[in-house]
Amino acid sequence: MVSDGENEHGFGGPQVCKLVGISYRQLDYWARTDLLRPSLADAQGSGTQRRYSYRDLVALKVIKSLLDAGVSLQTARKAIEYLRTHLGEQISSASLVLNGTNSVLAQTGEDLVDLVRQGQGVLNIVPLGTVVEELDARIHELESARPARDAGSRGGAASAHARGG
Amino acid sequence: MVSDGENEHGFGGPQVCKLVGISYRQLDYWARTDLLRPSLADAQGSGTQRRYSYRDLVALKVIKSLLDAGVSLQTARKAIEYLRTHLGEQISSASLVLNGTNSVLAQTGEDLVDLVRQGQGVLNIVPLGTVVEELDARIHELESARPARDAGSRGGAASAHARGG
DNA sequence: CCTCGTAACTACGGGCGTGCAACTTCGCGC
DNA sequence: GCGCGAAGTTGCACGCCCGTAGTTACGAGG
Repeated sequence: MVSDGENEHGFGGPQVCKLVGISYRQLDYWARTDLLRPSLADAQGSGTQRRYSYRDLVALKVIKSLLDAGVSLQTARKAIEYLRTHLGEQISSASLVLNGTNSVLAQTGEDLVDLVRQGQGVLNIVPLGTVVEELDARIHELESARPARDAGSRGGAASAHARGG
Repeated sequence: MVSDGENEHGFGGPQVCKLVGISYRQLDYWARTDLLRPSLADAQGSGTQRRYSYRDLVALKVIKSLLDAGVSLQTARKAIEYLRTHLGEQISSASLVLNGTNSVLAQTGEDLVDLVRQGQGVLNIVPLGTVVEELDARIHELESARPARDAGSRGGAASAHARGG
């Protein structure tokens, strides 16, 4: 057992599944097919472990949201590719907008409305704030469900959220 | 040959493919799997023909748009199910909005903006006006490319459009 | 009746997972 | 230090969905 070290060393595979709401095989599949690899530590064989960063979680959750909305994995792939290069920006208030071929981050509600008004073709809109909120809620949920063994060293969910936006 | 009777007797299979921009196999598959059957005349065996109405074309084009935007066929299925029961309403100015589980027709730009503002979860937005426009343009295109043999009996694209919205 | 245009049937392939069993590694008690 | 069990990863076989290719069957019209 590795003590569920979710703060200092990221999140482990099975943990991530509960957090994001996907099956382990799915997470595995995504890692194997390069959709999203754990950025802290990739698996190196049977006995090793994957370690996902908080940002990975956000990306993962975005993918999951896309899937739930009926978007194909291939499209999600492109979206995440874009998102990964733009993580670190003001995210909580922004929305990720896909038009099928391109991706854009709409930083303000105004931007978003503009996009919608001129909208040619189909738009897929992902409100990142909501995604991050749900993720953090889930993290707290699972964290408090466990007798926090290291009450001092935390800073996972809440501070991570601050980091995001 | 049935003289391409696209007005009085609807549109034939291969015709439809060119009009909406999909392969015949795809159209065939969609018909077989009940995604969208021709409403004027379904095939009755090898020797017969399918006949699609203008409305079918609109629905088909919506599906195609959804697919191009990366939406899964299953989701498109639900969307079309909804749309078919609501065709006949003011369409050209409306947008079809999917949130993954439900579908809504946003009749005005205002409605749409509202939806986007409160948007929880991912939204897929299909501007029907654009879809209809493109479809009509394509119809005219293909119609004028042929030496209109019955210049008097037309009224397919333009009047059909009027019918739609 | 014969040909042409369509629809139908039978593989076949790729994408996206799922389930199971095997394997590797870790950490613990001894 | 060592065996052991738990946790996590991996390989492989399998299944479903979404088509595609090619071939065959069929009906309508000349």
